[in-house]
Amino acid sequence: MALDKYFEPREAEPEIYRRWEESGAFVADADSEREPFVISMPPPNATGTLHTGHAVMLAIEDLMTRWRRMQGYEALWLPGTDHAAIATESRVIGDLQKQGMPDPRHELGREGLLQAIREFVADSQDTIRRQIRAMGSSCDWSRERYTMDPQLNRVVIAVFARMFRDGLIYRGPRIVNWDPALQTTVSDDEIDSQERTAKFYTLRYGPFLVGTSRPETKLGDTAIAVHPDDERYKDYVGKTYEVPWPKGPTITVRVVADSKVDPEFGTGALGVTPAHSHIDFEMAERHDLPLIQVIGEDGRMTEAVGPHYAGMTVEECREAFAAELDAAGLLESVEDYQQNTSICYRSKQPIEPLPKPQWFIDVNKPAVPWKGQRLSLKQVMRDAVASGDIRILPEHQERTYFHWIDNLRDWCISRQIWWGHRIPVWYRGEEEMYVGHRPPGAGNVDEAAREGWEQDPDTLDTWFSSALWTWSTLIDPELAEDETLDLRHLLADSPDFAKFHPTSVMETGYDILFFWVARMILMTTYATGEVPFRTVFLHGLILDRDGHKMSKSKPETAVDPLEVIEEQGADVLRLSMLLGNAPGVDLKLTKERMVGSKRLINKLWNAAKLVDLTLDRILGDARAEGHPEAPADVEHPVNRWMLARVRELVERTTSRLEAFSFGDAAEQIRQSFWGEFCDFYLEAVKVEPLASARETADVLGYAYRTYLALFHPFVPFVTERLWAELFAAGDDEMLIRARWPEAADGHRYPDEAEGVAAVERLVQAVRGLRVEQNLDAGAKIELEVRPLAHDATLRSAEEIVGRLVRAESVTFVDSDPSERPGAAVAVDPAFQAAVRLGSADRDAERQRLEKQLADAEKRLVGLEKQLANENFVTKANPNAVEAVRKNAEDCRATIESAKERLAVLGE
RNA sequence: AGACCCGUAGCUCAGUUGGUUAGAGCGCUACGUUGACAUCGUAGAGGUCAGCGGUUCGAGUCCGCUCGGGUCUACCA
Repeated sequence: MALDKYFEPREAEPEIYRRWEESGAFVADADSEREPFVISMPPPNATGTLHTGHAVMLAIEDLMTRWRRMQGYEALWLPGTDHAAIATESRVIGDLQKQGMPDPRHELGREGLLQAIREFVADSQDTIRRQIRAMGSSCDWSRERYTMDPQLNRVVIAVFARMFRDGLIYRGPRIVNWDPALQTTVSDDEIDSQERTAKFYTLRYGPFLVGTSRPETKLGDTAIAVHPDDERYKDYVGKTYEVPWPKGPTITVRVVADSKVDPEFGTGALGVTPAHSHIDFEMAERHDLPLIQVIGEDGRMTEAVGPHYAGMTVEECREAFAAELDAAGLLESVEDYQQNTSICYRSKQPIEPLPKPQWFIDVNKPAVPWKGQRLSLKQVMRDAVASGDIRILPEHQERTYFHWIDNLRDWCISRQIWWGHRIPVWYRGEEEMYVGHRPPGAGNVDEAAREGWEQDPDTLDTWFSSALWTWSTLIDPELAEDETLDLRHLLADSPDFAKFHPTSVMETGYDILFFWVARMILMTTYATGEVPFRTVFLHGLILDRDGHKMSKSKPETAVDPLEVIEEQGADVLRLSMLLGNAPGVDLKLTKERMVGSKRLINKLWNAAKLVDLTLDRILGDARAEGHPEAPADVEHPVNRWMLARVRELVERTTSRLEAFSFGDAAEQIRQSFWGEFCDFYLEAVKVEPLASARETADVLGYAYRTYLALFHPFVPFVTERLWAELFAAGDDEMLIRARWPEAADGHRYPDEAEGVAAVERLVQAVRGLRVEQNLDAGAKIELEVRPLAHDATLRSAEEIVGRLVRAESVTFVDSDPSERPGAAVAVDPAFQAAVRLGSADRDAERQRLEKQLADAEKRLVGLEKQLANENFVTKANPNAVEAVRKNAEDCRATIESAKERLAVLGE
């Protein structure tokens, strides 16, 4: 059969994917005896389209999954999507507004808006699914999950209820990060800080001078805080003052001593506003201070500030109050200063800290049974990584993880939006509260409403449900319909959970280590008693050529993965993201990078054509279909060498993959394939005696087949296609199901490996001579070789050397060919080689020799110095010393030979 | 402010527990189409490993400091 001139990914890839999927190769078997290898795909948001972050995630996870599947693991890669509460709701609301509906929440109502969101999600899920397929992802679509699937909802509520019973979930007034624009709380992690210039006001405040950038909050102060050691204020601590604010309320403040106060900053005295500052709230708890809310959810001042200021926006009030203070002579100074303001990472609007009743997860309560103790969630999270149960790569991220845990506060899990898992709590009046899967009483909504029950309007933080992802996806959907089963039984009776949890690797970007990875550890250890995964592999960010994170706001530098797939194929995109990939290392994805990948794929294709022709030529009609097995033993040194190289490559590649060094693994295969297989072996098999040896067909077929298998997890499409073309595999013998190569026992051949290395050096040396002597590239040369080692191997490669250096003749001699004056000579520990120079350019040869001599002498000086150093000889590793000795010897030989040569030339 | 990462060839990056002459791809230069491949081949140029100091027989590699770049966290009334 003849291969096409080029591989056409656009036509080939979808067809290949279809064959994989229809063959059932992606589907994992929970009943199998094989050891499982499991990856839960980080669920893309059900809103958008595939970006480079998804692409690198898919490339790496598919690589691991294919490789482990080929190794014989029961590989499960479970795909899915996330409902992405805030992102999705604000996207749909935005779309509706653009279509002319100014306030969709009001116009559609809760159920109407949810319906609109559901329709939008269904649509974009299809898009995401198509795009995941286009990447070549070998994930198990039969197990696809969505965070809002019924059995996942069921689990979310079950976990909430259990945590509530265990006292790990509580409701309390807390300062939350309120976004007045989105009318919702946002978590600490959803806040960005933005530097801006603000005014810093210093006010007369009772007997003190107090600095603030937010005078309007002073209307709600309940204390003044100073540092306990601050001599200036020592006498004031404990006293209470009445402070009448102009046109505002008279506030009562107590002076408290708190070590959180920096005596160096401002005046060293600060007004404490417990209702509108996290740090002040904590102080208020320590000193038991009252809390006055002066800013409302709408971002306007409340009634508490009196009729003059009430109803103003925060900014208006700041101006107005400052003006009144100034008029009353209470404003000491106003200066500009740089301030970091918290803004919501989604709405980009300022965050307003407010007190609100919210649901929290208590991370400090020792209520979790873990390894025979009762620990807090925080302690369990720490132990899971510190004990080595979970390994984080790159390792240094473990330190970041611990640092984060140490600073972790209770996790606010309620959100004032509609899209998401609604908090499963019902209230009746102020007193009664009910937590459960169904409404209280008869279990239906209307009935409960008639009895006066009202469900909490809030929904759960998206990360609450995604924190369960590694195992909520493994719950049997039919079991989940049985509401009499508790969480323990749901887990125990789900075959997928038994077989596939804990998962093997969690692969994701380091930017969501805290958002997601840490919370999976928290939730999973609590709910299942198991860790969610054994290894966390954090990939780097994909950067544009300027080293910035790619973003849609800069389309000129961004690479659109879908465009690359369309134009060049998924293999090119994948390889570009995998070559050079290392844990946690950011990757610049550029056009140049993709050129390199494209060329490698092209080389793979072209080599296949030659392999195909050669196999036909040697075997003719005897060429059998199927996959060439490893030949037991072969005779020719070059064939032995090839088998030895393949053997070593298999070992290197496998160990690199086991170490998660994906880029390194790809590089190993590339170097061996291009440098050893293509540039040397494929040239060697063009000449006799290899060209017609039966054993060459065995080695060639086996070697190429091995390269295809090693490359397959990186570039699955083109390798699958070539596998079919060369080895005529049926659907049940596709490469995706082939065995991962193993290092064959017999293929060691150390002598031939060294001998052929000498052949390669000989070829390179002679090629160098050609260039240095300015020999016409077309000229045929006469080469004389005197082997000093590996005699048989060098002689066996006579024809090969002749072809590779374009020699008219290659003659093996017994005497030193360097004694002939009319020749250029190369020396090596294994050989001396001379090229007859018809009309020799002796000056060039002399120059070359002198340079060689100088280099060798310089090097010898260094080596001898090292050997003369007694400390080195006695203390250093004996192997290192021996290596230096050997090296010095070679140097001396080179020097001697060059000197002799120069003498001959001088005659 | 604190923590962490990075600084190696023109560009993008490797460099495994310290050990001979620091590597690869792209780019560049010269030459070359001999039936897989010009999306190719051969050869070559190009690096005081950011700087300073230390440990060591020996440092790109370990330690300290300085400079430069980045990320995260906390934020200061």
